Amino acid sequence: MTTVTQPTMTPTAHRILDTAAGLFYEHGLRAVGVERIADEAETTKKTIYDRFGSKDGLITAYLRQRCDRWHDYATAYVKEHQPEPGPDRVLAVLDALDSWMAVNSRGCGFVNAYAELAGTGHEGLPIIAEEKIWTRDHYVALLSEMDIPDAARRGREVALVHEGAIVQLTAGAQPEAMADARALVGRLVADGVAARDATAGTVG
Amino acid sequence: MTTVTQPTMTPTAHRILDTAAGLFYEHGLRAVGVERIADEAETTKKTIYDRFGSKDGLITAYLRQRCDRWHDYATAYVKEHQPEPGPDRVLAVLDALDSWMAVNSRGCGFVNAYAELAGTGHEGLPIIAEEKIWTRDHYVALLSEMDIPDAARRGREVALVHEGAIVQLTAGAQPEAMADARALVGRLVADGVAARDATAGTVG
DNA sequence: AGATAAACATACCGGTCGGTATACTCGCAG
DNA sequence: CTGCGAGTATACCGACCGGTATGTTTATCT
Repeated sequence: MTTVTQPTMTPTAHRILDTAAGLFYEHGLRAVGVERIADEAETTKKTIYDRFGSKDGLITAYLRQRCDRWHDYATAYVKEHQPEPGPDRVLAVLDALDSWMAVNSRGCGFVNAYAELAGTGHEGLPIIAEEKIWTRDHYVALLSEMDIPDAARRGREVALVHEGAIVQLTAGAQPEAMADARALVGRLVADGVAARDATAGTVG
Repeated sequence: MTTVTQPTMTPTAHRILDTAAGLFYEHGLRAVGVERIADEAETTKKTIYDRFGSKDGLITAYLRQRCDRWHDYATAYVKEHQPEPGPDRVLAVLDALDSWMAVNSRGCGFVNAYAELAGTGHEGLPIIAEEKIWTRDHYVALLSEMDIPDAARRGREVALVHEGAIVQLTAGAQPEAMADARALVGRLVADGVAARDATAGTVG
């Protein structure tokens, strides 16, 4: 289930990555030096460069790990809280996001990383896009399994609301953003269900 | 109309701020040093520190300027393209955003700045929130002037889509995000109009 | 003419950056 | 017992960081 970031991750490498992940997310990529990571991970710069090659390599590993973590978290949350297809399953993703944000109060780590990496040819940039695409396609899949018409478009619309909620919740300092998003997505899904049933009625 | 950033902005100070604004937006806050700003603005570090006090002061001035710029741009765009209240006036804000993004391809400068400033007690943080609140309230105002019920909630929902579109367009590498957002907002406004007319019919 | 502010030029400060080099210890598998 | 991978410790590199100091030139306004 959990994707392994490196074929061989030594215990210290794990500790380094976890420490770096926390610091990168909390303070930003450029704000955190390699020496600080070494100190807080209780290791040395030498070991970091032996394991990850460069600071950019460590940043890439951080993004990879965070990407996998969010996918695993969202998938597990939906499976646990809404095992069956239906409108509530879509909303469960927003609930997963809500509880995720409670522990990740600095917003979307990928958007934040994009702010510092865009324009450079950094290896981590495709991972950022990958995460956005995964979340979008996840919504599309949850709508498709309900046989809702135009699931692709509707899924993209839900993803827009999803991303907007994170921005408004953090940079926008708007605590009700999550509730607004949930209400709006609830209506969007209901519209999709209505469209499906209307079509079924026409056909049958 | 245009808010002056400083009571007295010397010509060189203007040049410094414009140069810094371009560099900060394009490469990030920490990625750009004061010396580079001085070089590209064809001035000296001394003059920068004389005019802005510190790099943080310059960053704050940048955010203030960008905030005012976006407000002026959006307001002027709506006034020019949709002088009268109505559904198209709300969509005109998204059109303004669309043309704004064509020249600002690195996403929302405030979200990007938030990525680097959050957690610090930086003076610029309130300006970031201010911009998000302004855009949200702008939508609320455009809906209110149409006498649409629940304009506050609907305006917040439109703002969610607005912010989501920027993220999907840039970090998400999804070119159709703007069109999706426009279509969705068009339906949200239409729903509002329908709710207004339904209520009017009930009352009248 | 004198005063003032703005900008220029340059050198310097302590500190940190990413990254490298050298040399050592430890545990384990052949 | 030997070789090796992993990790430690520390010193070092050049480059750059934000910020300061000193002094000069230029233009404007009384």
